Amino acid sequence: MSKALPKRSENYSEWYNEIVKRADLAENSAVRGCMVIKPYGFAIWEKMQRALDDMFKATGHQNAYFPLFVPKSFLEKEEEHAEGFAKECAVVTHYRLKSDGSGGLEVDPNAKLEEELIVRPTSETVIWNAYKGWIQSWRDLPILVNQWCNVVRWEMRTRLFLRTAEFLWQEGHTAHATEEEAVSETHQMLGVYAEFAEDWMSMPVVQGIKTPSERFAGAVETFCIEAMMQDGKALQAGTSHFLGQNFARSFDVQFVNKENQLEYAWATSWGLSTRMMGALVMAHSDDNGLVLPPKLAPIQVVIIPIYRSPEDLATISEKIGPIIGELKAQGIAVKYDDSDNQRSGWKFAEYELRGVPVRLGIGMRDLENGTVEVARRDTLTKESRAVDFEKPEEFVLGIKLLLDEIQENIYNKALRFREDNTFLVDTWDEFKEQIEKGGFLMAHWDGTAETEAKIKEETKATIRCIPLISDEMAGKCVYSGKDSPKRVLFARAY
RNA sequence: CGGGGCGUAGCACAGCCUGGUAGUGCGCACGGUUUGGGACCGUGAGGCCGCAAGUUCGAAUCUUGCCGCCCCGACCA
Repeated sequence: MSKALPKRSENYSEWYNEIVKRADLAENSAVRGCMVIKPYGFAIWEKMQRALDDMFKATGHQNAYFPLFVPKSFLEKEEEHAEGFAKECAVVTHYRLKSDGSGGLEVDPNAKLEEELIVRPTSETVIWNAYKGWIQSWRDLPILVNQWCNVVRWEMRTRLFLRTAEFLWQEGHTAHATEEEAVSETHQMLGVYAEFAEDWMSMPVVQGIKTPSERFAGAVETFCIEAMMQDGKALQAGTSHFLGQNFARSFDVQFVNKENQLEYAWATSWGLSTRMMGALVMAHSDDNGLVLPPKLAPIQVVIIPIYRSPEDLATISEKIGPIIGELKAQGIAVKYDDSDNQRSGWKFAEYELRGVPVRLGIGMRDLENGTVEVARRDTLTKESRAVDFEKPEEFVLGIKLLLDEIQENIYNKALRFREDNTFLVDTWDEFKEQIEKGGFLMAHWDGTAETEAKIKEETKATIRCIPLISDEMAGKCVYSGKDSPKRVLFARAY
């Protein structure tokens, strides 16, 4: 195995694949299109889950679990929804195998299911089928439920984390008595996603509305957060849908309102997936490997002893005991790597590859001088810091502040990158030229699906969203020259 | 589903054209010298050469079929 990663600037997609594998996040499995998430990668996902789950709970949601299998008849009920997902469904047709007589197994033709089961690509239908039994009165509302699970979408072409046939996610499904409340829920959860992306992943996002062509199948309105990757492409990082009464109608979920009239319930759904792992890699990492925001790093501080003899190691291990204790007391995830099968230089490179935000190097010289070498992953700089090995509180406080600083620094770096690569574009020639260079293009659009499709056909750029926050004035469509109320965000996307 | 590439040790690959003892590097095990940015020396273990059929005295190598994976496109989060 070669030591150096492919260069980000030379082959971005190979660079991405190599980081995912070499940083031990995930690998391709024997099953086509499905990945194995390795312990280190899963530890990051668990941190994401924890952060999001806490935010869901804080906004009044509860977790539940619904079946993996969706009867075909359920999926059929909402027409647009059915049409949207039909092309990518895995279908269970039998419930038994039998011996084929030569040591193998074959599907038992006598065990055909009366009704095929779809492996869920999303759970609106099963959940709304269940909600029918939960909702009678306005007093039963709202229902604010989330589930953490896997889903299957049979993709033609897959990439680790970014697009896999099976992936992990959370899907929130809420039911409300009024349209206003459901709309407000949709916005609230979009806000939660944006906050998660920015505060935890240090990844700035644009919040916006999807155009009808990019809308979730069955939704009235789809909201999204879009992030810019380091190659200038956009990545949809989370979606929140206002479903109107579409699913309530399809599954006949009516309730009695305060005026004693029957009314269909209002719905939302929102999801965020392991795709975020891919976003995390592509937002911050460099040619030395992964760069993790401290808040999501499974190991926030790694301590590497530098020694010659076992006696030196024993001395160092004893001396740094209080530092490790104080780091843990401050809630910092610390790893002391005293393994003797690799040398310190190897460990430096390895923890850099894995994106550990802060590395402490301690050798005999440090013990004499009362110092520790502090290296930060985001800037690849290092400095010698004074420490009282007996009373390390002050030193550890400094490390804690450093972690905060790194969290903020990589956010600012990503934000600056996005700003430097976001362009106001007013002519079609400019558009065509700039899209080749990458980045976000803010341009006027006449609001028609025809223009949107033409632009996609000619440039592969899609409207990522109509940004919610915008002080743009009206103008003329960059393609058709017709009137446009405001600029929309164009980009090539993952 | 089209176009390209690849299946040989845990990993990365050579060998195949021109059939004849299965190799190299990394990793692994043991021993020694080392240790402030991916150490070195020695010894050793590890292979149904993707699967199947065929040609041949003999197949990793030639022929046919199958399977799988990766990359690039169309579809999608």
